[in-house]
Formats: sequence, C-alpha cells, structure tokens
Amino acid sequence: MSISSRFAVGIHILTLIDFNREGTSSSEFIASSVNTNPAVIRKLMGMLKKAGLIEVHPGIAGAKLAKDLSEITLFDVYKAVNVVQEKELFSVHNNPNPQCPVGRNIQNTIEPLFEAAQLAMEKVLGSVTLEDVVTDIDKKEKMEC
Amino acid sequence: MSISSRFAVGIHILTLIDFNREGTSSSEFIASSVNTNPAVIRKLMGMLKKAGLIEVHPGIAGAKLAKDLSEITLFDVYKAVNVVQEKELFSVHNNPNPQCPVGRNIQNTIEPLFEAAQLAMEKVLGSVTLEDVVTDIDKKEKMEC
DNA sequence: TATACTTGTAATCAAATCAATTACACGTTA
DNA sequence: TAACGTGTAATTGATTTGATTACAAGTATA
Repeated sequence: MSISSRFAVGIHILTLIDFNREGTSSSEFIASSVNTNPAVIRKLMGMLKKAGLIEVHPGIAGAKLAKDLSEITLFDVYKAVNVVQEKELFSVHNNPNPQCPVGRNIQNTIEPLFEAAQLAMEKVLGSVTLEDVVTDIDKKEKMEC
Repeated sequence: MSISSRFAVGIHILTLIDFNREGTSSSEFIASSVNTNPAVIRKLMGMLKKAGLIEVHPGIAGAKLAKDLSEITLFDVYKAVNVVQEKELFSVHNNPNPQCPVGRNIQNTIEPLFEAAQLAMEKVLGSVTLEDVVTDIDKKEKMEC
C-alpha cells in the first residue's frame, strides 16, 4: 500500500505558487494544473496554511508562500498534509498472546526497529527543499528544445 | 496511512518458528500466539515459503526455517509479504496538466526523490536480521524476574 | 482402507481510507 | 448588491485490510 498522493499534490501546489508568483494562484487555477477538484486543493491549502507554509485568506483569491522556498523541505510538506503519523509508518498487530514469550515481547522489540526505518526515510525528505524541486523543473524545461 | 501489519506478523511467525524449533509450528499454533485466524497464518506462510524463507508441506504439520536466522533480514520478510511495491511507497497523482510547466515535470522530478527516501528506509530494514530480533526478545525475557 | 489432522486456497464480509464531487455558509471586492 | 473566492461538511465509489468460513487435497496412523 502507498502513502497518499496528498503529499505529492502538496509539493505540486507549493511549487506552482512559486512559479506563478506574479499571478494569482486560486484553488481553481491550481486544480487545473494538478488536474483535480478545487475543493481538494482548498482542503490541502488549509493544511499547508495551518502548518505555516502558505498564506491564504477567506474571500481573497490566491495563495502566497509564507516562507522562502529554500526554507521548506519535503519533510515539512509531508508533516503538513498528514500522510503518515509519527511512529506509525508500519502497523503492528494488536493483542499478541501474552502467554507466549514471542507474543509478549514482539511489539516492544519491533517498534524501535520500525521507528528507525521510518526516521531514515524522513531524514531524506528533510534533506530536500522545494528550491531543489523548482531548480530541477527549471532544468527539465530548458532541456526541452 | 500505515504499511500492513502482515509485515509485523511475518516477523512474528519466523521468530516463533525459531523459538519453537524443538516442537511443531502448525498454523493453529502460530495463530494462537499472533492472536488471529489460522487461515491468515497459512496465507502468510505461503508467501514466506515462496520467498524461500520457510519450508512447509501440504498435509504435514509444522513449518521450519529454510535459512539460518542470521541470514534473514527484515527486508527479506518485508519483500516476502509484499507490503510495499518497488518505487511505490509514495503515490503520485495521475494526469497533471501537461500544458503547465509544473504539471508536465512534477512527476519526473518527484519520483527519484521519493525513491531515495524509500530506499533509505529499506536499507535500515536490510541491516537488521531475525537473529537480532530473537536476541532482543531473549534479553527482555531474562529481565523479567 | 478409514479416520483425523493439516496445508492450500478461494469467497465473503465489515471497516477504513482515498480522492472526487456537490453543496453551501461566509468573507471580500467592485 | 452581485460576483467571485475560501472554508468546510457530507456523500460516493473504489480499493485495501484483516477476519472468517468453507472445502479440496495431502499425509499419517490405527
């Protein structure tokens, strides 16, 4: 199973707001680039706003970045859109048999291992900024002759 | 969202088979330790068998490890029980707008980043063996006075 | 051979999550 | 006041999960 595409869409939204920084990034405008429904975008904008990544105001069209691109990592977006809870990337079965040596210890043994794996993944996300993403897109655009 | 507990249960199964290596680890025996239905265990045993981690035979009670504990990593189990497909830990939205510079490049830009994060997580899983798990459980058992 | 037990596997079910969609209250601007 | 935007709740179909039931087929033992 996969982590919700809310994460990828969140990155898309922030990147697009930057690309369109001269213009107005309304939920409808963004939705047409993402190719989804404006209400989906508004819901995600609410999460990004709550996390302090963008500024949006009721009734006023358009969202703006609240921070510099270089100050927003993929990990920030990942946390903002709430796709994976802390220590819960991996789920562990409930109620193993406490009368069995394996059953009564397996959870406590496995959890730190799972946590370490999750943290390693999140560390990579934290090492990439949206500036890196924009730079890469710019590069790809220039290569298309 | 979380990765299926099939992974945790797979680890439980293999660990239990080792703990019970003098006895017979039937699907019912394992199910009572995991606290689930024997059919669930049999399905997982089928996956573990297919991956070459255990030996089971139709009609013959009990499963045995096909390799030494120190030769089975958590990554092996993770692959065996098929909880996350290659390059698909993170899902990316489909059909972004090709007429937008962001829409037409976002997928190709994001995918390698997601892949790197997934690989970092999997690398940690590959660095832990079932022997480590058993050792930890043994240690925890001894501490209970 | 007959019986009991086991594995292998398919079908079904309720619950959870996702993403899309519709609808509408409320704020802002012209 | 009319038009347009955000904020947010409710509904829907699709998909996945884990539990359960059922049964065919393999094996061992009396």
